[in-house]
Amino acid sequence: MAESSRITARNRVRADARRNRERVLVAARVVFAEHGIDAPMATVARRAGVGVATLYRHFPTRDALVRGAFAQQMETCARALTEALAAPDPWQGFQQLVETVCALQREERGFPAAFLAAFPESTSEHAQARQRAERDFTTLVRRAQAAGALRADFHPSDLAVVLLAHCALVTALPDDGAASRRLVAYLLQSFRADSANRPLPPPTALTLRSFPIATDSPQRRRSSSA
Amino acid sequence: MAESSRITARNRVRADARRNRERVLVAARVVFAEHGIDAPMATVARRAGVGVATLYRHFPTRDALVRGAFAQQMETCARALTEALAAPDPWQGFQQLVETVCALQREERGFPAAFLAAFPESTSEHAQARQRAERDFTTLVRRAQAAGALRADFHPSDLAVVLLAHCALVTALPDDGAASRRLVAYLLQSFRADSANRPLPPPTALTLRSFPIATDSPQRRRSSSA
DNA sequence: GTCCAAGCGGACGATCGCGTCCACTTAAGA
DNA sequence: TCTTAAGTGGACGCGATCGTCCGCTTGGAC
Repeated sequence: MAESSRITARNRVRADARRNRERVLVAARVVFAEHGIDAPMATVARRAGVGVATLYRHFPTRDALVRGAFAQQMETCARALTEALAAPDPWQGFQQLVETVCALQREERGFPAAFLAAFPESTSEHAQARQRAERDFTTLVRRAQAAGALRADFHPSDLAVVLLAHCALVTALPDDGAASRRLVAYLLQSFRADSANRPLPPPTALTLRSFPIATDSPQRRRSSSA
Repeated sequence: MAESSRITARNRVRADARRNRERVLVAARVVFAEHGIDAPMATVARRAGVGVATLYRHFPTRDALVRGAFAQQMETCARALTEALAAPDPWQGFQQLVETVCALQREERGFPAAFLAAFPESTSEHAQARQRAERDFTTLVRRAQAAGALRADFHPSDLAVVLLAHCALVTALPDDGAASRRLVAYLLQSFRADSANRPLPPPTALTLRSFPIATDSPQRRRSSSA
């Protein structure tokens, strides 16, 4: 208590510094959404209305910036997992989890790449969080399988497959999310033990031609060349 | 006849030029496989043992190089579609087609991105080929649905969804293809009208952590930083 | 109001990829 | 063998991005 309210020598952070840090985070989300996480650092700085040095002081590496920008989304993912575990019906929990994470990837452009980028990190703190997430998800899977709702041969690693594939889809397409919803629905259906035919969301208007990809790799926005 | 065997003024192509062109194509496939299609042109040139100028003369743009390097694979795709149409069982044809294209994407690293990159192109020649491919695939889908094997709500555009998602998967993972096979199997299963539970290929050993992705976008190889 | 260190911004040198230009080499017809 | 134009290679200029350095500004304690 005293610790958090007292202004100590260590605790002094100038108001403008804190404000700038926040501005940078907001700008980063916007810029990453528009140009992908490879966008020049200078662009983020300009957008935030600060100098490059300021940006680099707060976030020494691009990685730190990405992590900072999407910390909130990562938090949401973690919460979704907790809620899924707490759900009375494990299949409901499972389905909800996949859909929540995918929806997040879909809505916050730039997040998908960041989401994936966050995982190889081996900070002891992060490693711990990741291990816990993996353990929890495995528990969820086992429960859903025990309930006879999730197919027995589903493997926890399949989540990685799904998320990676889905990530690419939403990053590559400046879409309303139709493709994403379509893919998720297909996959969730084949994950069900009974694999009943449930209605799918409407098909996308996509043609192969409609990909906004030229020479660039699919992960890149091409807003600059448009 | 005479036209093809006769050496005309227009036809003269020096032997070394032809040889270099071929070397460049081979080098391009190797380099693109290793570093992605964003790899520096100079790297391709060095690998081919030719100068940059030579490379640029044969392929004025990166796009032309990519197209040239993977022309054979595109050809294979086209043939697969033709064969699928000719198959007695339309579902067999459909399945075969998806698996062939995905296998191709899986085996020839760098091809997936190239494959997608090839489509937005609007050369009249290419546009025609593409239109035909779309028409043929739609026919195949209708037949498979009429046979009661493919679910009625499958839409031809779903192919684009599948290929894009799959493309990202194989590009991002320096994998033995387990993830790719897994995804394809899941999807094909949910494409079946009956959605019977058939055995899946074995699960991958993947963890979220195992993605070879740092700050880079998932499409990038990171061999340089390894 | 005064002071000073935390904070700031932008200039700068370094690095990298691109695509062109030009002087040299060589295949191949006569 | 001679000729010549197609073919070649690498140096070069350009532009983008990176990350640092340094002199100026300003919050906030006293």
